[in-house]
Amino acid sequence: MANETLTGKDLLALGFPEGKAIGVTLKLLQAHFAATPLEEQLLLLAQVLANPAEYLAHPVLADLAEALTAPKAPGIIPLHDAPIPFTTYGVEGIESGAKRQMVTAMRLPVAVAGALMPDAHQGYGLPIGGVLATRNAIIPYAVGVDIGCRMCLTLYPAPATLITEQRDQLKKILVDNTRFGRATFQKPQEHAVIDRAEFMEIPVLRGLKDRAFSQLGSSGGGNHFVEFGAVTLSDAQNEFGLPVGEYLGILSHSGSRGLGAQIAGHYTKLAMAQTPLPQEARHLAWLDLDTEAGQEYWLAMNLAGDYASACHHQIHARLAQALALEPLALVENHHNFAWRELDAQGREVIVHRKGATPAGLGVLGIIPGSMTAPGFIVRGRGVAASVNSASHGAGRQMSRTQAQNTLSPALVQQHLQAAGIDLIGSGLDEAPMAYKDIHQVMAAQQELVDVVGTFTPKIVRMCGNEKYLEGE
DNA sequence: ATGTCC
Repeated sequence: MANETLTGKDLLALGFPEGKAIGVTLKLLQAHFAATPLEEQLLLLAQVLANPAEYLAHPVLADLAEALTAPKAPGIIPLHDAPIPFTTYGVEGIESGAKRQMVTAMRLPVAVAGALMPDAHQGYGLPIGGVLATRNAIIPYAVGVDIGCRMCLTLYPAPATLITEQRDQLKKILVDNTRFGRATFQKPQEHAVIDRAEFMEIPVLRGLKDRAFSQLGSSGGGNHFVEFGAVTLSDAQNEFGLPVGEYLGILSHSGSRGLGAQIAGHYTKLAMAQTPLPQEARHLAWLDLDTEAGQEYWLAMNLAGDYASACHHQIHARLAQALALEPLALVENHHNFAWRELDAQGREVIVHRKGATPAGLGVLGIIPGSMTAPGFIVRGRGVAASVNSASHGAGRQMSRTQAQNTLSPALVQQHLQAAGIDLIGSGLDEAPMAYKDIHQVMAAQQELVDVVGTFTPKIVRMCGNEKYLEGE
């Protein structure tokens, strides 16, 4: 009978450091211990881990012992031994990889505070759903690859029943006035953000301006969407001065397209060269804000954020014009970004939110659910333990691969039909059942935000074949 | 997330 094999995860659980030792061990186990019972393998590995120096001359285990005892390469900036304590919300629903990444982030010498949101999952460097405050340091991969990925919601002076009454017209309006992924508008609308001086003043941005213009007003791929839905305002004291009740709404989720991705890649490379870190923390490399590179990234990041905002505004403006309606209210927020904020002691810190909604006292934001579950208009309660943050959505419960392998178009179609949702585009990896229950996620963070209202999707457009889920 | 590999 074939022996079970240990995985990298098992080794991490045993206390192995991330990095070379794990790869060495997996190879070694396969070559020499394939027939050894698991318990014996674990016992042996624990012994080597406890006293690697004793195995440096061992005929089989020497490579592992060496990997475990190798002195840190010169110039590598050491992490603190103990992480700064941080609060995790909804800890029972969060995968171990995300927690481990957050612990590593809290060992950075520049870290001063942090928190993990209930929709967290593993990413590059900081987990998605990670919040990290630093002292005078900006970490490109703690902002994320899609700089300024954000939400925008507009409310209209029309009943939400308009959607069921004019479904086909609204579907056409959505298809005609949005572009996703590679598709862009033939004639983008002008916007002041394209004339910003940073495009000329920062060398790396010069080459990014033309494509930024060509992608203006478009949406991204993956989990990005534009949808018509029903807004239910439930808080009579809402900031919009609107009566409680139902409204027609448009909700969009998108980021800074190629512009932000290029900026993120460029400055992450610079950061990794300037602040080399141990293997498990290498993607958390930072730029000192007093350096030229740090200043440049800060300006470029803010430009990408404004660009992402401009794209959302154009999306909503096109749709509003097609509807021949003026919006009554607009709510928007970045959820991949960094801000200068004051900590509880009144000191200035750099707060990175990578898949986290700003939730300072009185700050409005949007936390989307899924295609078949409501999203929430929220008002932050300014809880210090969360570093003034909340989740940026429900979070995945299935990986993209897992969703592709276990779901079928027919199953998703059935689910959408039961919920009364029209879907244009998308792929199986974005199916609603690939996401956690938003109500559980909201319950895990009820102390962080108050609910002002909800947004229930009705007609959803995402990147992909327009005919998908229409009987093809 | 991303002219989905400079």
